[in-house]
Amino acid sequence: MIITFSQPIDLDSTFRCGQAFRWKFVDGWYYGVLNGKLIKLRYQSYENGLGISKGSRMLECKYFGELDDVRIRKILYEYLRMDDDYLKIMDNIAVDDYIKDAIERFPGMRLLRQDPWECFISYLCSSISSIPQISRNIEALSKMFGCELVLDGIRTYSFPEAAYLAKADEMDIRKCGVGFRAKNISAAANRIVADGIILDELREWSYQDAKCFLMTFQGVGEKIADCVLAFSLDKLEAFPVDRWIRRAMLEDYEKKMIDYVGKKGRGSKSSSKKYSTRIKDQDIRDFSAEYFKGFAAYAQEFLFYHKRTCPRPE
DNA sequence: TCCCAGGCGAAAG
DNA sequence: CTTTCGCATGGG
Repeated sequence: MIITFSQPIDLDSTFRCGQAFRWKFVDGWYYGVLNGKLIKLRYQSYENGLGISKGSRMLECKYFGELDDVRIRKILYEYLRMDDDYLKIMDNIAVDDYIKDAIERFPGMRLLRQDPWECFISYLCSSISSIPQISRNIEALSKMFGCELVLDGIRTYSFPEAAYLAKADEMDIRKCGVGFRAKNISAAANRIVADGIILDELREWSYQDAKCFLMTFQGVGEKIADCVLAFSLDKLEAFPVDRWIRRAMLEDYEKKMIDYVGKKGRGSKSSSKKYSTRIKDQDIRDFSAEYFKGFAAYAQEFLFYHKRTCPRPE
């Protein structure tokens, strides 16, 4: 089926920028799992077979199961955040040449509205790991504890519900290559089940309340909480600060951040010493939420992928 | 063999 | 309050 959206969508950057870990590119199609079903996507190809129109707003898609076109479109619409006014958000965050470069490099890159539970576990696996390793971890957990899914000869597995991970042996979770993070995964699954926690309900909470709640889980600090909030819980003011983003912000925004911190008057208590120009992660988060006008999550995605794929230091 | 990777939390200064 | 260190695993 063909689905047409009224807003820009670039599949390559959206699926490869590092926010989601399970999209696989095979023979011109992106395969992924949405709502527990396997789906494949590509740009609408022309009848003459002369190729695929990258940047098109028309997607060709095939979904496993008997859902009608309207329902499938709704699933994609929500996942791709087509309810956001993309161009308005780009206007709001394109406030200087650095981020303008990033935006112009990846036109149509969307923030995704992922499943909070899978997103939560994915980023629980992220601490001092690597993106390929996180992908392998999530794939292994799905293969061991999820359900088999097949579409047009491609086989994968759904991400296991909390109940399945809760009753799993921690040693089996460890066999998925997650290392010391296994006990955090197991503890999170058990608590989610025991307390009947529905992570989707955090969408109705304030950013700060939801963040504090997420950080009560073992292994979840500021950064991982912000990732879950930005990539699955609609908190666009979240600005996950990892080592890449910290480096990027210090390289490109140091002066503005120092001005911001100074104006906020944080460095002036017991200030007999000369002003410490040490920028803290919290300063980066606060600055970005304000500077990018509440759309820091989008800005983070562009700056992160831009920095990761453009190692040229000036 | 050594170093690093989307951090976190406990311990020490 | 800030800095330091261990943590499992796998790839380069």
